[in-house]
Amino acid sequence: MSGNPVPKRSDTVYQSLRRAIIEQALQPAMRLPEDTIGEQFGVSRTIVRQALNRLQMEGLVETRPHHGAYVAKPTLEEARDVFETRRCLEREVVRKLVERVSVSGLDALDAHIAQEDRVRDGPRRDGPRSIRLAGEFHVVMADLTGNKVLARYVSEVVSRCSLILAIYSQRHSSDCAVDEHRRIVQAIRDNDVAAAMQIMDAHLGAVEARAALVEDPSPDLKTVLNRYTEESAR
Amino acid sequence: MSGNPVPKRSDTVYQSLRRAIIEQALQPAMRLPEDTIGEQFGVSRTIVRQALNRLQMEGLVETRPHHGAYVAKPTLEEARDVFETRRCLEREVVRKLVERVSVSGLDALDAHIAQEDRVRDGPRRDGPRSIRLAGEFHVVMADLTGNKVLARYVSEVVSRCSLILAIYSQRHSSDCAVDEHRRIVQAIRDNDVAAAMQIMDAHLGAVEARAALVEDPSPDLKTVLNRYTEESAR
DNA sequence: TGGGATTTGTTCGTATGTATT
DNA sequence: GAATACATACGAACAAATCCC
Repeated sequence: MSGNPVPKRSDTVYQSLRRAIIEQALQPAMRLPEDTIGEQFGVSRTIVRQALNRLQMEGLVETRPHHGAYVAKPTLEEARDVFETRRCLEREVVRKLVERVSVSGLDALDAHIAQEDRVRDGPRRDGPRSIRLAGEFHVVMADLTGNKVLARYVSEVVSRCSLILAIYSQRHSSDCAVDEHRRIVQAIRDNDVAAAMQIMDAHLGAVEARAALVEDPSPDLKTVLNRYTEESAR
Repeated sequence: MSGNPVPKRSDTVYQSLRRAIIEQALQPAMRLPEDTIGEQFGVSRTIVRQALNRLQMEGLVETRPHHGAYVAKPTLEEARDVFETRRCLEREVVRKLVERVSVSGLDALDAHIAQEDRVRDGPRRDGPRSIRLAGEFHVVMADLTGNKVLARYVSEVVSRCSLILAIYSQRHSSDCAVDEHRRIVQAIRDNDVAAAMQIMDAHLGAVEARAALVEDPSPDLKTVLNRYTEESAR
């Protein structure tokens, strides 16, 4: 009856796959056969399918009937939708935090930024870990609002943004991001709603701009062919 | 390869259950055994479970390990979170629509409102159909933005709001709601962002107020006991 | 064009855990 | 308090569909 005594077998698979996708270990459009994954994790296909279904609803994987699951490969349009929705949600997060964040909440944010700094100054500054931490900062902020629904949505769009950046951006260059995180926290600490929202918007705009600069790098041969098959099928 | 030639077996079950919950045919906290549902729909438990999993992620169904699925019964706190997030999302919807809605889009909204009128003036003015239509108006608006992510989130919170109203409000009294819908569309047609957002906020505020008036009607015996068992487990 | 290999979709039987008598 | 009833959790096998050769 307590919180979660049994983490559920599928949760482990889910989280592992999620991290692997976000950290770009599993690249977009890569196939995810149930057998292979199940064999790797030592679980049955039933478990794997549960994890894949969850990831599909989050937009991190896509499936085609009788074709199985792939790592999602968002189009530029989908990417724009995700970023737009993310800005909308995070504005609300900032607004709420300025209103009612606790001291311990601000401490948690500081601690997270410190961690980002440590990783940034470490051996691999733009490594997978750095990518994940940059996203998690926003998730921590959303959690601090106390609004579970809002936090879940933010977590989702942040994940998808990581995937999008994995496709459309060569380097993450998270250096400036950490500093922007710091400035956001400062504005919240100063109870300055306008500044906090403005910085957050600029921050997300910068992230989106990084993505928009580069057109789809991997040639869309497969996608193009698919489009043609679809048209001939009509 | 075309859009969706095979609607998938679980989709049928999913949509039926979803409608049944939203229209309050299946009441909150009601048990949803896989066997019974599968027998009713003539499908196996596997299919039912897929549908239930989807509903769970949408917040319409809750499950406890080895205990199965229930119709969700949101607490007042969860209800507040849902409403707050909904206001945030729908402000964005209105903002986008004023910016770039098409004529045919406005026509679609008018048509929907006309349908709401017909049902309202029909035999059962506050019936299940009226409840569903009131929610679907907002989903249609979100779809018209063209932002798929935003539309999915709006659809989700609207569903959950219907469930919340089913618990915390005796009568839906959707009369005023239809008129407010009309005023929102008018403001969008006039390209008046401020007015549209203000009306939308007031509209959602009114809906929320209807819910907040009534404390949980069904005695919380079960919930209370659960809380105590949880505390003793700590 | 057709056959085989591979992968998913589904069913059903067994085991496990919970709640009740 | 123990045993029983019941529903889910999981897994193995079968069936269907797709793609490649």
